[in-house]
Amino acid sequence: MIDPKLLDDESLKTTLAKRNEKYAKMAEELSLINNRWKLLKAEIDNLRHEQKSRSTMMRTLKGDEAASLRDELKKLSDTIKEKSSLLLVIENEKMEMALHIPNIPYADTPDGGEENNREVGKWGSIPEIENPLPHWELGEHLGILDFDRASKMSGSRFSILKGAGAKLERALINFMLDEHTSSGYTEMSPPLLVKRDTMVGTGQLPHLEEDAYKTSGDDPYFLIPTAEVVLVNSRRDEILENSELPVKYVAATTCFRSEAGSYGRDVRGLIRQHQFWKVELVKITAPEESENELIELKNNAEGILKKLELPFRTVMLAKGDMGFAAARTFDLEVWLPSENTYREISSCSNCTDFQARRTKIRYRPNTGDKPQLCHTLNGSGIAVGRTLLAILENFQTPDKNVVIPPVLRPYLGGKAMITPEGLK
RNA sequence: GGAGGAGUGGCCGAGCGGUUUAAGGCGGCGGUCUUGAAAACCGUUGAGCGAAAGCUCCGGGGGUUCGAAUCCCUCCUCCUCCGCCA
Repeated sequence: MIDPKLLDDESLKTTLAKRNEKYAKMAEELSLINNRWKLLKAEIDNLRHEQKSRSTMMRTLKGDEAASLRDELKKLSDTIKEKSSLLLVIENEKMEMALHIPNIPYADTPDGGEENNREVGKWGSIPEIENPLPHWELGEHLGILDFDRASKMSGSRFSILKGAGAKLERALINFMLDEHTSSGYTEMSPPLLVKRDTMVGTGQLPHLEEDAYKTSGDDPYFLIPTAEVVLVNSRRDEILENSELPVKYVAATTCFRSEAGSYGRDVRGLIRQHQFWKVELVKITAPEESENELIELKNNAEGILKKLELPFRTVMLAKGDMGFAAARTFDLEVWLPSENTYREISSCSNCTDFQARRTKIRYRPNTGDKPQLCHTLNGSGIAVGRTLLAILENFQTPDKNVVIPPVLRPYLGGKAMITPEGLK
């Protein structure tokens, strides 16, 4: 949620328009609604004041006097009720509008859409592989990936990892968690099913309703699309001690996404699944620290790719390509030989106070100070399924085996190679 | 799934229709005393909206009433017992 106090700021509207024209209009409307709300609120406050001060007199009055005052106060009370219900309508309208406006991007993020994303870093050398196999062919050849049997049970966009494939996934999760906990992140194992307000808190709802899975019934559970949802919301409605900042969490969880609107895209292989493992990093920081913390978080994510010896590049997203809650985002894109291009494997964002305002996560800069909103950051550290497929493709050998990156070998009983016969 | 009990400020806890403008304690902060500290004593001590006056907030929502922390309905959360269960 954006700061309602900034609603009349022209530069805010200009920046929002760079995401999409419609958001500037929404901000304009919200500002009008907000002013209507303030006026009515003040009016009701005054009426209530009158009601309070006069109703204390009721205690001492008797007989006719009491009866006539009661009649008067009854009218006052009815007026207040009437106006309050109108205020409630406006308030809901205001909330509904506010929840649909995205965060304000930092001014130094590139203008435009995806095509204007700015490359800010590049690492590793692209492997020279003759006729690289796509990971699904390689995986099926090695007997570690099975899409057919998965779709028999669950339909498209599901997979079974088998034997060395399943072990490799587990090794990756453990490796990433070990790396991040040694960088000072606290490991968490959170719920994967959450209530609606939790999804609203981090900004997945209401605008991405159709991409979320939920259980049936009047009070459904939502399946988390990312651990960011739970890691951030876990501190909802809290006032943190300054000494506790920055809060740094890491969790490996399954993530669930319906991928509505991406029909026909990445239908083959592990790239876009309805269910996937992701190691997620979340930070809660003081406002003035968030930009530096974002760089560090991005470096933590990059560290995983470097240790795994996977070539990648880093891009700063343009305003039109950023997620709803983000004010700045770095995407890490790993090299995929079969596609001869870089593909997203991590997205690291500074959400500034956008999620903190929705979730009321605050801190006290010094003892006695007023609480202030924190900044929240999140980033994949990193997507496990995509890492697995990147390893298969980048480390494939001419005889269709896969070399295991050295850093993972301790997690795989010291084995160095995946072959059709298993780990060797 | 069945039967009970409970949710009040940072924490504990009183209040059960109108001096609650939420007692009291603990903790925190400031002070007196002290070489310093402890103890003792005194003072102070939440959040949101608003330019201010003021208004709102006793788990959430709704209702009764001139007036609700207090009465009623409903939902949520936690606890205890029984049943079932990885």
